[in-house]
Amino acid sequence: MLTKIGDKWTIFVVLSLDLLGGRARFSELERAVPGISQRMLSSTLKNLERDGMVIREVFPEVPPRVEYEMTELGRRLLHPTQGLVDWAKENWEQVREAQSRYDER
Amino acid sequence: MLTKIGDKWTIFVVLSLDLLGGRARFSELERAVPGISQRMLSSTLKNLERDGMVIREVFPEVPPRVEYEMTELGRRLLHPTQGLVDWAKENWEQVREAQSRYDER
DNA sequence: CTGTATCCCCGAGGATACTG
DNA sequence: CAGTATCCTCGGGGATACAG
Repeated sequence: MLTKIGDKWTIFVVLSLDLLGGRARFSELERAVPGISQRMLSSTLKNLERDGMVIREVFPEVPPRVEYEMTELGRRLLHPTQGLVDWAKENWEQVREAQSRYDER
Repeated sequence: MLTKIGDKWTIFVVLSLDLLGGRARFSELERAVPGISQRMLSSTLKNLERDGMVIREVFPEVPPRVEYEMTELGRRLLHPTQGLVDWAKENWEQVREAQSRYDER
């Protein structure tokens, strides 16, 4: 469970989707999450959809358009996730210093 | 950074160490974290020590005794981590249901 | 545009045995 | 007791090409 959140991209996708207003199409997310591949974005979204965190909506147009929208359940994940991000921001520097000290020995 | 927390064991070790009063020896942690191997406990603790989250203290006795103590920095990680655990507890059921619905199609 | 299919590599991590 | 050393497997995930 926590392992799912801990995979490489889920947190970034969730946060990006939120930043984009809770709703975005595939290509927007692709641009919003630097470094993610189509393969991993697709896979991550599929998992989020399966877990009920995101709803996938297909518009039968040409060219195709697909939008992803966060559900209430997904939005609830935002707070603990943001807590983690904040923690990282606030303590990153101290961690780096600890690592430097450790590595010098 | 978040990737480190996201690895398989860090969260469990941190939470267990807290449950054990913020200080415990290797074998206590081994028992407190079901399923972890010596190899992974050792490696996880080494990373936590390097990051300044934990202090390793060796007692020159026979048989050897080593104790690990959470630092203030480590303790600060507890809150966001606990937030994640709480989230999981509260929403686990809904996620399972969403998965069932998804898998039926 | 929104994916899927393939191929491939690397490292996380399990099992087991050994050591100071 | 508290690890380290070795071996080995498995799957996450990158790169690239292709498809509807």
